[in-house]
Amino acid sequence: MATELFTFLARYMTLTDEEKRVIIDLDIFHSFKKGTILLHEGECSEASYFVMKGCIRCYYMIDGEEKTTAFYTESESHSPQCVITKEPSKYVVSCVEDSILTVTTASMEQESFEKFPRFQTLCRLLSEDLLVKNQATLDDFKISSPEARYLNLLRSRPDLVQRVPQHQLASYLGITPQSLSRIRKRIMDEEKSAVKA
Amino acid sequence: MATELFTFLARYMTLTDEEKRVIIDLDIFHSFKKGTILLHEGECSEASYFVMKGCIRCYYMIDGEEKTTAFYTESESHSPQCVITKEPSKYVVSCVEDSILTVTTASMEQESFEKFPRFQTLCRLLSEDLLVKNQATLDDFKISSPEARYLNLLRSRPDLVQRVPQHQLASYLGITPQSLSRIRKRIMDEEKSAVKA
DNA sequence: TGCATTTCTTAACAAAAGGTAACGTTTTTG
DNA sequence: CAAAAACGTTACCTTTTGTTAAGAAATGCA
Repeated sequence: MATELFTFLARYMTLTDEEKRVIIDLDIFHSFKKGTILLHEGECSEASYFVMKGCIRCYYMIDGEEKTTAFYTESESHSPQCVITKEPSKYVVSCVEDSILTVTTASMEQESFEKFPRFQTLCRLLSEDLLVKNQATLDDFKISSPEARYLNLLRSRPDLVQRVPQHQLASYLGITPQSLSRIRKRIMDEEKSAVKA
Repeated sequence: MATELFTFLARYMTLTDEEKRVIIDLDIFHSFKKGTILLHEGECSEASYFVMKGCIRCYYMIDGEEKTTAFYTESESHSPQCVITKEPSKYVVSCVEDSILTVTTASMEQESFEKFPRFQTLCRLLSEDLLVKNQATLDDFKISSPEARYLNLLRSRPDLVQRVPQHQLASYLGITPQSLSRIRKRIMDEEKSAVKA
């Protein structure tokens, strides 16, 4: 069951069987139905998530509209802002699909650091990696047009374009659903002309 | 001399005099002239930076144009992508002003972790914090218009708008210098009307 | 100081994105 | 199963941004 998690962690360090056992014994694997809200706006939860299977989404409610800013799918993890800052969450986290997630808290982390100091190294490496990825995404956002960002997403996360509603993808790309629809049409038309020529 | 650094680190943990001494003995404080390039495109440096005084900038060279994506000023730090990924850097890091920086390498970090395990906790906390800040910046980018982003920057980093060339600020905001110029004019005009009314 | 470069602004036009609304389709759900 | 809600696309018009170009202002350097 925990294969996805241990394969992921192996990117950073090889865990002993004992260490794996400690993780499994934490009883952190949980199933959630599509639409389940994991974190409400204003809530100050302690839970962080790792996606074993499924997809979770972060969105802000702005003037009654959902503004989606992040998706996490298989082998991706997310520590909500409020877990780090201890302030009420500005955004909502919900399940886009039926999902199996690991749910961990800061205190569980702390305990595991004391039992196995290497876990802290693991967390540091993971955190540094996520920061670099996030920075690269932000950079890309600044230097690319909406169309370029969509094309880039098609290359880098083709599954996402399939499994997620278009209007959620749109705000994830920083545009309106109508704009995304136009961009898709534009690309299709250009492909058609390209094939002809 | 190291006051700025220790004030910053105190946000995360109180260091003992001995620990501070270890840091000072690393001899990590260096001065750089305005325009100095700290990291070239394609280079695979090991150095991370903390700004004691001055300002450094990250930019990509795209079609012969500089696309600025980040500024770091007093008490901000930056680990270039290449330090984490060990791959050639896709961007340049240079000094916008004469600057005093701390320059540290992964191996220096490693050594300090061994002498003082608490340093690793410090780095983990710092990294988690940076990730949350970066995520918030990215979210804000997705849900805000260029004008809203500029107004937001005026509030959150008013110094930056003063000390940095407009055309560098523009790409930092994800727009062209001409667009930024128009936005500034628009805001000025609106302020004038507001005062009249 | 004076010349060259860089920087900032403005203008005019083209391209793209936002807002509003309508319409057909799909998905939920009672 | 049928009504309701949600979703994706298209159209029209407005607003904003990109592009190209030019000129004024500031800056750097010899």
